[in-house]
Amino acid sequence: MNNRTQGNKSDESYTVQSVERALHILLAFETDHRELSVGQLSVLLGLPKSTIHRLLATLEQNGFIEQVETTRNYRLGLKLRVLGASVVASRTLESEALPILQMLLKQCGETVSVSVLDGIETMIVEKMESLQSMRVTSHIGKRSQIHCSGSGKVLLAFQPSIAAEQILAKAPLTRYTDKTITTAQELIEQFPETRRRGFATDDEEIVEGQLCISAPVWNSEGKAFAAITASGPAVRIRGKGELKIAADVIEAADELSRRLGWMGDRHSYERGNAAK
Amino acid sequence: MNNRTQGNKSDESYTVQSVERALHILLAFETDHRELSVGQLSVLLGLPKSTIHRLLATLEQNGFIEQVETTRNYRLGLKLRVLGASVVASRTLESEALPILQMLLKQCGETVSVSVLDGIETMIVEKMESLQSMRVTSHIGKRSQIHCSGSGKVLLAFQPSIAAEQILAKAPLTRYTDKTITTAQELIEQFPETRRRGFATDDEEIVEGQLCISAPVWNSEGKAFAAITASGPAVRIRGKGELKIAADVIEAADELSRRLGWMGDRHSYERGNAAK
DNA sequence: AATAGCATTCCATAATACGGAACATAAAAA
DNA sequence: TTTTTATGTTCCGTATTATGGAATGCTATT
Repeated sequence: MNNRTQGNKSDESYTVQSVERALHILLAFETDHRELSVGQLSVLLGLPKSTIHRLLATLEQNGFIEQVETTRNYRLGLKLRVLGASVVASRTLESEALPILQMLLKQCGETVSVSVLDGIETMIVEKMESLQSMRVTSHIGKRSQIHCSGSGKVLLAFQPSIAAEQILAKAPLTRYTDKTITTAQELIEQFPETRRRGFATDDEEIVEGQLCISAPVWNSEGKAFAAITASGPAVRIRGKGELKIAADVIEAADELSRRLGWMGDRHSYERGNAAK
Repeated sequence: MNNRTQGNKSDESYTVQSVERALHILLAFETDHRELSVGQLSVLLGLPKSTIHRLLATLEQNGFIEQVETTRNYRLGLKLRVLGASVVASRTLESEALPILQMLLKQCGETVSVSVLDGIETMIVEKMESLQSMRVTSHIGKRSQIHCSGSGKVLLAFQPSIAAEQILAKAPLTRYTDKTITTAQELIEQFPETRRRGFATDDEEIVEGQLCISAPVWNSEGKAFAAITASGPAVRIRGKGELKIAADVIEAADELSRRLGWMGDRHSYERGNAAK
């Protein structure tokens, strides 16, 4: 009945039945997070009530489940809240960034990096370089100005507008190319569009012929606190399709965010601000 | 070996061994939340490596644990983050308040209630009345002014100071007794002391001879969004010891907060503000 | 008082989890 | 490089342990 498919890496047979069942009980509360009775769980998992009850007792003794006095139903226990917080505490941008950059580099073939906002500049905290001979090079610790880099523009666009304006007021809006945007007004005008698209570009605004695409990374509280950027020769990126690469960068940023404990979706920023 | 003590209500023998072990693995990450190896877990739980490994595989397949590629160690998985959020989502002030009030009433013997801030007033959302003939009566939906009620004063003291001042500016500081505080200045001066003690009182400020003691209830994000109050005749409360009852009220408020997903401690408010 | 719908407990059975030992793999030492 | 060591992973025969049907208790409803 339970024959294993050999050579299969994700071996689905190497599990402990009772533990598997106990975990499925917990997961039953995930979708539909209200109280559930022994009987409901019994139907849901297709197991006899006695089995469900025994597993619930074990989960309850360890704080993973608790019984509601009044209804005699069960619900998720506080231990899960604590462990959920531990998940967030144990993950940092540094610990999660590299595998994501690896994936993104494989997808887009350009130099990719993760930066954070630091004062009135952004700073690269992790990077992986393109393998192509013509490429953008970079290094950890490299700083970029906020008005002309993809990372700076996307991070500003997703800050509370007061904070963004305060930062912009202090930043010297140096001109590097004829495409550099040098007025706060014009930068601010682009924010809504950046938020709508979910990414910002540095379209030859620092170096002629160099195009960068940046998307925000969210922490567990929903704040945009970092950015992922793909940087390359403008001609090559336009050849592959700017929007295609932007989609890849956004996907990587979202995945990194999720691994850091973010539980929103791409539109939660605007909803969060509309709610307040 | 595993003989059950009969008639024992918290029956420690009615559990599933393998599930118990799997949960202990998860709990091992709680205290010491870093990565752990199979070997470390084996020592920690006193179980053979093969057993640990089998349980880890089961936990991993369900997203409760994940293996870190680079180190081959294990750490808590993202499913726990999701379930932790479900815990918070499934609990409301209304669902948790009553059992806490029951406990508190039993301890202090006075009328107890839970209120929330609503505009420039507080409103009772749940209550239990003292069983004594001389008692304070109350009802769900009852509103109190913010400058003279324990709930109002404690909630203001634990709001961000800008918000507190804005509310106070709108509130009419009506005089009810000669003890009523009728200037914003004087109220604001008491805030630091209220925060230090962790409770506020209405010491005959609305009705002569009536004393109320209120402590803040924290939500999962650490915001004081509700208050628990014990109200009774001033003479009786002073007889029992105002500080003793205050300690009971604070304990009840903290327990309610924890059941709503709060993970701070009594001093986290001040630290949180100092940090920013 | 009777009934229905639950959660809870019991217990004989064999299915399932167990753990020692072998194996694989990767890192450290010679 | 080769050897050693440490650690993660898999195997497999055994009997411990989980299983689920049936019996029991408990509440709430009729």
